[in-house]
Amino acid sequence: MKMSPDTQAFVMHFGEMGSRWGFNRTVGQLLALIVISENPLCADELMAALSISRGNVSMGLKELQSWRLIKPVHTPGDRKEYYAAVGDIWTMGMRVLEERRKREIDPTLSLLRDLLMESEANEQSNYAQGRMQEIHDLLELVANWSSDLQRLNHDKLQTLMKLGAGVGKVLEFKDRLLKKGDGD
Amino acid sequence: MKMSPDTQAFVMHFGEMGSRWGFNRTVGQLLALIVISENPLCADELMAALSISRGNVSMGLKELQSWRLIKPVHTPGDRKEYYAAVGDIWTMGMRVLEERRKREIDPTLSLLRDLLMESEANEQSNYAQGRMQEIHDLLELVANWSSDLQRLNHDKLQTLMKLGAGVGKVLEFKDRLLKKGDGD
DNA sequence: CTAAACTTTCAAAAATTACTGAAAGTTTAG
DNA sequence: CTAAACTTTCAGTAATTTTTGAAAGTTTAG
Repeated sequence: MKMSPDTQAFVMHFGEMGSRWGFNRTVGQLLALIVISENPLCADELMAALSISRGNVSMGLKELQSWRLIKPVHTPGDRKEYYAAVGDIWTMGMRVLEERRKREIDPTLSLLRDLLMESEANEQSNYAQGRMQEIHDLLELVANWSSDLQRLNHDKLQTLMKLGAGVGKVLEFKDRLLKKGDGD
Repeated sequence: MKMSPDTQAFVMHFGEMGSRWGFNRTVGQLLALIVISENPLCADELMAALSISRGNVSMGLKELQSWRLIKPVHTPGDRKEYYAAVGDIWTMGMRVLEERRKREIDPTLSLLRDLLMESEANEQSNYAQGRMQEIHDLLELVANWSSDLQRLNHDKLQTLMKLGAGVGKVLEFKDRLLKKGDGD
């Protein structure tokens, strides 16, 4: 499989960015190549295109499946497994958001909950405690908010995002109406 | 400086999470310790508390300053530099969001813009191009949205986040009113 | 200015993470 | 069932990242 210069640039860039996005170079390249390809790709093709070993392809594909970004596609009459992106770009973005929440926020939230729980029993209140509480509350807010957004349908979320800071206006609106006692 | 068991646990956890958050173990630990401390800390104290070398402290502090998460605090009559968190937790969260956007989204956005620009000239339109365009559009939307949110004041943003999926309702509201020709 | 007190730099070493490739495992056609 | 076709695992090796510590640099008190 020959990559066009643009595809090549795209794949290499994803490799370089990989580590910033929470995976390694190979995983980034695999993802780029699978996302950009119209047809599902098998291990042999990925191996050749990226000049990496069979084992590395296997591990990378496993990792991408754990992120729920690719899926195996079985073609009858062919023993090979082929892999394709799990859906459109929007869906993949949502999956990345969700997985990163699980990996980057949830563990810390869990630790802070534990630390704050036991210290509450101890009745000792100091500066550090207060800070931990603040961090806990912010992370909880962010985690819940991102779950909430994930439940919103694509169109609505897109509208919301396009609205940008304009959402401030809409909120004032809501407040004004609520004050008039018109809660819904 | 002796750390309480809770502080110890907190600092160690930030060390472990560090790499998932875009920096390394030492930087995570330094951040945790500085954030949790009521008073600014100097290199000697950090060195002793974390059992790391002077050079490592220096590099870690530089990194945290590049993230705009800590600031040097100069005490008259003392040659040492002391370091403190740059503000409250909310402010720090915003800074992390902003820096991560710069490091994780902007470079890809820039590459995609270039690739799409030149390919537009070439007039060749294929599947890969379309995908790149989709990724570009999503990243642009996210980048602009996060800039927008950053400009919102704390209270408003907090209200918005607490509203969570309920924001959907508010949007419908807006739509209904706009349809009636009541644009503001 | 000088020298003490402190910080930064950076080459070398240590630690960690990623990759290879051969062996083991799995699946399916016949 | 057997064997071919394919995938996964994992111990060893390679590559990368992090850390150290000594030398160079900077700042300020006197």
